[in-house]
Amino acid sequence: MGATKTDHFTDKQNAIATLAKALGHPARIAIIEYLLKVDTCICGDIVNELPLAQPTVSQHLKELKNAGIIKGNIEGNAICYCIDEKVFAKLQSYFTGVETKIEKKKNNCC
Amino acid sequence: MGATKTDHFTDKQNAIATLAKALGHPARIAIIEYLLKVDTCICGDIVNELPLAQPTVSQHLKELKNAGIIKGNIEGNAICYCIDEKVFAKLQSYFTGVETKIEKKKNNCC
DNA sequence: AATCTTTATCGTAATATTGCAATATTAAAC
DNA sequence: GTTTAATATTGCAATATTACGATAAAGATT
Repeated sequence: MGATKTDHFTDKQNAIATLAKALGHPARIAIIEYLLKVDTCICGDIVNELPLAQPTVSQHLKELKNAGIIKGNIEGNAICYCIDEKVFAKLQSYFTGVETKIEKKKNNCC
Repeated sequence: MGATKTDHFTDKQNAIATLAKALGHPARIAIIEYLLKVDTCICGDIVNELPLAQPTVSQHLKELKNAGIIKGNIEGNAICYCIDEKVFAKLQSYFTGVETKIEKKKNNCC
């Protein structure tokens, strides 16, 4: 096969997995970190920053956009990409929740 | 091609991407959540909990183990899997850092 | 309007992932 | 030692991802 069986899992599980998957590539992590670094959310500079060809970067940007992690505004003939805050808040709260549960558990086996 | 160009990115970027990628599947999120839910970190019940065949679950467990997210102790003829706390602490601190940077930025464009 | 700039899309090759049946492995139980 | 139970591994088919050259699309510039 090769297709993920998303319908057997909860919406929340699928949502977190989708976000994690979108961040599961170093180029996409690099894009996020670049967007965090620059003050103005400039666009096509991303292509110059990354060691990848323009169509490849465009594809990674599309995936981040599909996952809702970034959004793009058309600005003349350029495009201004920036991070969608809500999504990272969601991720942070998810992982904080995991941490809390781990701490409560007092791992007494492994 | 099809192979990720990991050598062009920083170790930290690759490390986060690897963790995110390992969590980028609903079955693996479900495994983590199951391990958080049960008190004793029991093992083969995971197969019964998931809507996937035993070899498939075994493969997902292997990927989580390779990424360092879970670890397994042999316990007789069964195996006790449990979460590696350090990794989630790393993820949480990464996303908290991202959040902090986002808040400092005062998005004035998109 | 012709051209330049910027970004997206198409087409395609290489590789990776997902999923499972069949089989192997390993240790307990008898 | 043979059977049983729990996991892992192998082999394979279907699909997805990664990467890039070529090309298209859309607004800016001349």
